[in-house]
Amino acid sequence: MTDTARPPRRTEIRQHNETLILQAAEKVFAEAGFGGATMQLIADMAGLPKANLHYYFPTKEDLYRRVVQDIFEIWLHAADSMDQAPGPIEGIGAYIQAKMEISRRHPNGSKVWAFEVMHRAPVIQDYLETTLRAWTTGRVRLIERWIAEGKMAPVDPEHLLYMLWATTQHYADFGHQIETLNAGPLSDVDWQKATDSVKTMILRGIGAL
Amino acid sequence: MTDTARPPRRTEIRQHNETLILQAAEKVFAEAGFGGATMQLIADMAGLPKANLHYYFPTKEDLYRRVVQDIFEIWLHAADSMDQAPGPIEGIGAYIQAKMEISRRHPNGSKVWAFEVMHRAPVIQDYLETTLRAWTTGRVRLIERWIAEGKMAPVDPEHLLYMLWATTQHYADFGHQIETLNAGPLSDVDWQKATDSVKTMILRGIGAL
DNA sequence: CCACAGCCTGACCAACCGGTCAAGAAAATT
DNA sequence: AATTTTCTTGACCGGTTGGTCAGGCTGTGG
Repeated sequence: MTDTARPPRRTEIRQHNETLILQAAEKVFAEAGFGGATMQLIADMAGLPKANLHYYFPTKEDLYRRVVQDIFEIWLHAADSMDQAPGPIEGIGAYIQAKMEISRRHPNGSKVWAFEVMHRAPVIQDYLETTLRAWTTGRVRLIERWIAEGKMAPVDPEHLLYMLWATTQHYADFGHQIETLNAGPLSDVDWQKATDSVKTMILRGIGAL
Repeated sequence: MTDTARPPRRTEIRQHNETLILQAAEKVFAEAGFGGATMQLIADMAGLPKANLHYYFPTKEDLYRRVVQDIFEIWLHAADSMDQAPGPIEGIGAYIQAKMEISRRHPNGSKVWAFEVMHRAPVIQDYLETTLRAWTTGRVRLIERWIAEGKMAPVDPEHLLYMLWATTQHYADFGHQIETLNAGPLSDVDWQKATDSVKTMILRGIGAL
């Protein structure tokens, strides 16, 4: 492209403030849910006047929608590693690794997703029915192929996926409970142990080890 | 005891109305979170005027607290089956069975618990630090004993517990997502398959099968 | 220099929220 | 039957919420 500082300064300001707002919104929505979150609190956390939020995101729902959509994108990319793997040990192992890292780095995103789904997905129902369903169907086929090739035990692919989602996301969604039982935040070593435990138990559970 | 209607007689009316309110509250809190729930909505769902709610439960927080506490009780009793089991196959198998049945029968309770924990447990933090921690320590010891007796592989007991909680509760908390992918509510057979899948994968995962 | 479009914001508003209260109806107790 | 306790409820209140808007600010193109 021929862009040496091409994009107008305007858009930079917009980009910057939108990012600022989205980061604050993710945190507030995660900690209070849609109903409990207030535009004022998000504005304070972003360091902007409330009216400014409504300049970039006309309504609270618009802002919330953007937060959920952004998270959904991250989820989807996490599975790329699973695709071009020779078998379940590498494929599912890498998927667990990726999802555990997301749970650690984007715990708020995971929580907003959980809130949204528990709320019966009023905002992203169409995504569930189209994108997520298509994604799921693809991975079910992949797992069925691995089973047919004798690379793992004949488990129900869908329930395996649910187990993968549940277990990895639990470390984000229920992080507070885990930290309380652990008497403090998880260290690097703790996260490594958690990831290894999950990998070992699940891979052995599907007969791949 | 010598109590023929001795203690502060809890009238039938009170009992009946409290139950009515608690059922409605559980549903509304689960679907909207604490912040999103309104006393008016709970009142409408219970078929009572709002002022009547405040007669039985002075504040919204009091009502919420009761809902969370009631759920906590159900959680705790679910593990009784685990205790007097000879080994992990019976003990953990029975625990999975019990928790899956709770997920099916009390999905809203599970969601309220999830909301509360994601919210950093402002209401039940003390329960986490006392009751839940004590409970967890006890089961960790039990699992360690089974490992020492060679009845299962040397997995990390805490991460096993997290996996059990995550996987079973996922069917309640993310029930909407599962139903969407399943193109409809889970039937008796579906639930049986889910329970069997979870049991098989986890028990094989810990080397008990 | 001007003009214009994008950006910013204090002040404001209607709607709604949790919670109160007084006055009465219904039960229970004597 | 009298009295005390429990239960019921419409009307009301102060505070907060999402959202609006007029007017000021700022950087860019001409």
